[in-house]
Amino acid sequence: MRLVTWNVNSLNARLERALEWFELMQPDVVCLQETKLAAEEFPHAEFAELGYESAHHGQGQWNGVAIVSRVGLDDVHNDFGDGADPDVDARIIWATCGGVRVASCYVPNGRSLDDDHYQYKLAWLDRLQNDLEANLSASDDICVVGDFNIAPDDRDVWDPKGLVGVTHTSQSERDKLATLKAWGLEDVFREHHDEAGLYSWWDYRDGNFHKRKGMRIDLIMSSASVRAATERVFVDRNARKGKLPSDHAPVVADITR
DNA sequence: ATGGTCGTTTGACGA
Repeated sequence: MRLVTWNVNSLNARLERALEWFELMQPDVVCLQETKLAAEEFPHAEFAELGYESAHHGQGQWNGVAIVSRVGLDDVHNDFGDGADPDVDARIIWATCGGVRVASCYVPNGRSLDDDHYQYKLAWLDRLQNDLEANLSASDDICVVGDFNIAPDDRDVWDPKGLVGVTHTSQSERDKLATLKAWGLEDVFREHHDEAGLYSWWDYRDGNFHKRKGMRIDLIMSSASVRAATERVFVDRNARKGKLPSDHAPVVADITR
């Protein structure tokens, strides 16, 4: 199974490139973030023409997450399952694909450490953690993937000395990833690559992509059984090149499932 | 040099 997470930064703006990428890379499960589409606007038919089912939790001009699969798409669930008030945004969708319980997540950005949105980000991650603990076992086949808006450690940012006390690198955010890890979900990319400077997002401004100024914030958090079955993980930088790219590149995992 | 670019949109705001 080839499983992918990709923040497309508007599926409307990216549909042609996304479909071309599907045909080229032949993924089995693709978790999309920032569709920026209302529920009824999702291009299910275009993906169906390529042989994929799709499920979308849409909002409108912001956010929006989806799972596109050609290995089954069962037990779809939008949002959190804790019975509390729905999230104010469309940021998480679950489905079972090829026997793996998959979540596509768009974790809040946080904006700045003194912004209310940062507290929302931390609370959102707590809610994800509670959902896992309530509804799943770490011994299950699980992939919680998406744009986490957190760089796990200093290898994952272009300027670790400059990017201190800001969102994406703060200790409180990294602690949430540590809690996920303690429960049983780990960043599978780091089981296959040790080096610094491998990123998944680059700001559009000032040619940052070409200057190799980015961050690795798109993560595949896998349970132990899936990690053991993962043969390779890579960032497809080619998808960040050329005309009208997303500011994120897809992260791809090949799993013997 | 305190901006720079895209996306949503048609005036800003979010990332």
